[in-house]
Amino acid sequence: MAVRDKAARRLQILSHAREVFAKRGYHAAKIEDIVLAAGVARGTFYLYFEDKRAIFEEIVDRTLARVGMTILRVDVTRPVAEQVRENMRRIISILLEDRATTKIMLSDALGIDPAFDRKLQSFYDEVANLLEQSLRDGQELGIVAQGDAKVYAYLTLGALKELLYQVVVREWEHPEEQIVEEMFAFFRNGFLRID
Amino acid sequence: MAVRDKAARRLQILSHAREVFAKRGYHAAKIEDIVLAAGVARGTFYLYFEDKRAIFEEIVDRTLARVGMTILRVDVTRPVAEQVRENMRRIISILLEDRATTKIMLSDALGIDPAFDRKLQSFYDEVANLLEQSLRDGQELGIVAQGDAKVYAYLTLGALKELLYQVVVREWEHPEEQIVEEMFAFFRNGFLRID
Amino acid sequence: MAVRDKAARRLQILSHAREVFAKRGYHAAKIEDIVLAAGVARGTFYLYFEDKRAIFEEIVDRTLARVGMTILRVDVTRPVAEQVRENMRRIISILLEDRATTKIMLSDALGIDPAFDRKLQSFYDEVANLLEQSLRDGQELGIVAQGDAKVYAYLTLGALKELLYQVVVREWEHPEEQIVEEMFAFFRNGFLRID
Amino acid sequence: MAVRDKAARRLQILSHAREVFAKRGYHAAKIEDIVLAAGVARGTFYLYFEDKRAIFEEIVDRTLARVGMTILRVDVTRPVAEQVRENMRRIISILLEDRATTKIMLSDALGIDPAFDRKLQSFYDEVANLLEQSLRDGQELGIVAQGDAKVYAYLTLGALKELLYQVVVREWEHPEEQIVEEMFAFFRNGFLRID
DNA sequence: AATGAATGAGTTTTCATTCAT
DNA sequence: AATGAATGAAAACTCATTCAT
Repeated sequence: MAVRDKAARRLQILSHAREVFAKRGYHAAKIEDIVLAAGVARGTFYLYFEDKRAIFEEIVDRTLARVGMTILRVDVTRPVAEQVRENMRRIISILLEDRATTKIMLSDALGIDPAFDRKLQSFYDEVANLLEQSLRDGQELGIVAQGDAKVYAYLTLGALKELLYQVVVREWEHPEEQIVEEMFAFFRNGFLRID
Repeated sequence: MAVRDKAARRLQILSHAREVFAKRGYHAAKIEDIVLAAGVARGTFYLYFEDKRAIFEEIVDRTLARVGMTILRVDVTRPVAEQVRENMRRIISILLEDRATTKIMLSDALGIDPAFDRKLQSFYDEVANLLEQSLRDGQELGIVAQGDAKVYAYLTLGALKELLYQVVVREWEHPEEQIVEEMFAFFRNGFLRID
Repeated sequence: MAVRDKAARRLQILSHAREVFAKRGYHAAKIEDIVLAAGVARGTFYLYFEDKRAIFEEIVDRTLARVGMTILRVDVTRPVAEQVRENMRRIISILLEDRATTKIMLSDALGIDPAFDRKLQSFYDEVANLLEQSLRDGQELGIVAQGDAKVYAYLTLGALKELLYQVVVREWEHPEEQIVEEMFAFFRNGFLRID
Repeated sequence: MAVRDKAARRLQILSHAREVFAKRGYHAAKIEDIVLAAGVARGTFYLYFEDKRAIFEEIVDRTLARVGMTILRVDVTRPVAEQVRENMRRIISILLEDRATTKIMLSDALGIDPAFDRKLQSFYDEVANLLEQSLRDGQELGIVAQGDAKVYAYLTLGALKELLYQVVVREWEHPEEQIVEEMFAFFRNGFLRID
C-alpha cells in the first residue's frame, strides 16, 4: 500500500471521526462509533491514532492552525475597514467550510482534559490579545471607541463564536458575505439607537 | 430528622457538587469527589438525588430559572435605555453572584446528554427569541438599527456569554456596573469608528 | 463493615489470587480467574488492589520480607554448624509453610516487569552477598574451603531454590528436618568420593 | 529462492528472535520487535514459523537437544572423576556458547504455556533421573556419599542452573575451565569444614 | 515469496449505582 | 436515614495472527 493510501486511510478515519464527534459530542462518541462509521476494525483505528483524545486533538488543531494563520494584524496606515472585513471574511469562510469541526470546536472542545483545555484557552487568548492590541492601536488613532479594549475583544470574540455556532447547528444557509456584513455593522454601529 | 434538616442536607450536597463541577467539569467530576467534598457517604448522595445527571441539571436549572424570570420584555412606550440597562444589570448580577454555576453553564452544560442539550438549547432559544422580538419592536420604532434581528440577538447573546465566562474564569473583579456600561456602549455604538 | 472485615476481604482476595498464580502462572492468570476464585465482583478486586501487578507484588513481597528477616549473619565466634543449620531450617520452614507463594516466587516472579525484576534480583543479590561474606569470614577461620566465595554463594542459593521448587511442585512430603540435613550434608561434604 | 536461502532466512529470524527474547523476556517480546530486529516484514515471520510460541520453542528445543545429547552416562568401570568433569565441561560449554538462549531457558521458559511447561519439566526430569541413577550406581560402588540420590540430583541441577544464570546475566568472564573446577570441588567436597 | 495493513478476540480498568447492615 | 462495600456494565486498548496485493 502506497504512501497515498496510508494518508487516505488516515483521512478517512479522521473524517468519519469528525462526523461522529459533531453528532454525538466528544464524550458520547465511542471508538466503536468511529470505526463503525469509518468501516474499519477497532485495531485499525489505533494503527493510525494514539487514542481518542489524539484524533480529537488533531481535528481541532488543524482548524485552529488554519484560523490562526488566517488572522492578519490590521495595518493602521492603510484603510482599516476593508482589512477588518477581510479578516472576518476569511475566518468565517474557513469555519463554515467544515461545519462539523466548527461545531466541535465551539461546543465540545472544552472539558476534554486539562492539558487540552489550556491549549484551547491559549489559542483564544492569543486571538483576543491580537484583537485587543489592534483595538488599542485604533483607539490611539481615534478609529476605535474609548473603553476597555480587552472587554471589547472578548465581546467581539463571543459574538463571533455564538453566531457561527448557531449558523452551524441550525444549518442556516445565509450567504457568507451577508454574515460578514451584519457582523461588521454590529461591530461598527452597535444596534441600539437610543439616548 | 426534620424537614429543615433534609432540605439543609440537600443544599449542602448541591453546593459542594457545584464547586466540584465548576472545578473539574461534568465528566471529570466523580461522585466520589462530590461526596468527599460534601462529607457524606456515597449512598447518601443517592438518597437526595436521582443520579449524577439529575444533580447537575438541578444546579443549572435553578440558575436558568432565575435568569429566565429576570428578563423583562422591554416596554417601548416607556424610555427604553434604562429598561435595557436594567435587564443587563439583573442578568449579570445573578450570574456573577454564583460564579461556579455560571462557569458550569457556560462551559460544561453542553454535551452531557441529548435531552439536557435540548433543554439548554431551548432556554437560549427562548432568550434569543425574546431579544429578537424586542429588537423587531425597536426596529419599527426606529430605535434599533435595521438588519437581521435574529443575527443581532445571537451576536448579543454570544458577546454577553463570552464576557461573563472570562470574568468568571479569570476571576476579574470589575465592578458590575462597569461591565454593564461597557456592554451597553458596545451594543449601542459598536466600537469601530470607520467608514 | 469493620476494619477487621476489610482486612479479611483483602486477605480473602490475596489468598485466592495466590492459588490462581500458583496454578496458572502470572501471565496466564486473569483477573477474571482471581475474582471468580475469590467469589467477588470484578470491581471489588480493584477496590483492594491497584492492579494485577500490585497484588502479585504484595504476595511476593510478604514472603520476601519474612525470608529476609529470618536470615541471620553467622557469628563465627560461636559454634558455626548449628547456626547454619538454624538458618536453613527457618528459611525452609517459611517457604514450605506457604507452598503456593514459594512456587510463584521460584518460577513466575521473573519477567513480570523490569522494575519488579530488579527488586527480585536485588533481594537475591543481598542474600548472596550476605552468604558470600559469611563464607569469606569462614575461609579466614579455615572452616570454609578455599575458592571463589561468590561462586559458592550462588551454587548454594541455586541448590536451595531448585530443591524447594521440586518439593513444592511435586508435593513431596519429606519432613523438613530431613531436607535440612540432606542439604547440610551436601554443603559440608559434597557427595563425590573420588580422587 | 533456493533451499539454502530459505534456511538462511529462517536462521536469520531465529537468531534475532533469540536476542529479543533474551533481552525482553517472552511476554514483553513482541513480534514487532522480532521482525524489526530481523529486518523482515511481519508476514514473513509467519511464513517461517507457526507462531510466537513455536519459534520460542524451537530456540529452546535446539539447546535442550544439544545439552541432552552431550550428557553421557558415567561408566563406573572406568575412572569416574574425569568422566564427570567431562560432562560438566561439555554442558557448560554448550550453554555459555549461546548465552542468550541460556538466559531464556533459565528465566523465561517456564510459564509460557502448560504444554511447553510440561516439556521443559520432563527434560529436567530426564536429566535429574540420569543423574540420580548415576549417583545410585556410585553409591553402590562407594564413590558417592550415602543419602537421597534424588535430592542430590536436584541440588546439583539447581546449583548448576543458578551459577550459569548468574554468569550469563552478569556477563562474568570466568574461564570455563575455572567454573568447571569450582563446581567440581563444590560437588566433591562441599565447602563447609565444620564438625 | 514477501509485504505490511488490517483484523478482532481478549483483557484490563473505571465508576455510576445498588443494597445489606 | 445513613453508610460504604460491592457490583458489573461499558469502554478503551493491545497485539498475535491473517490476508490481499
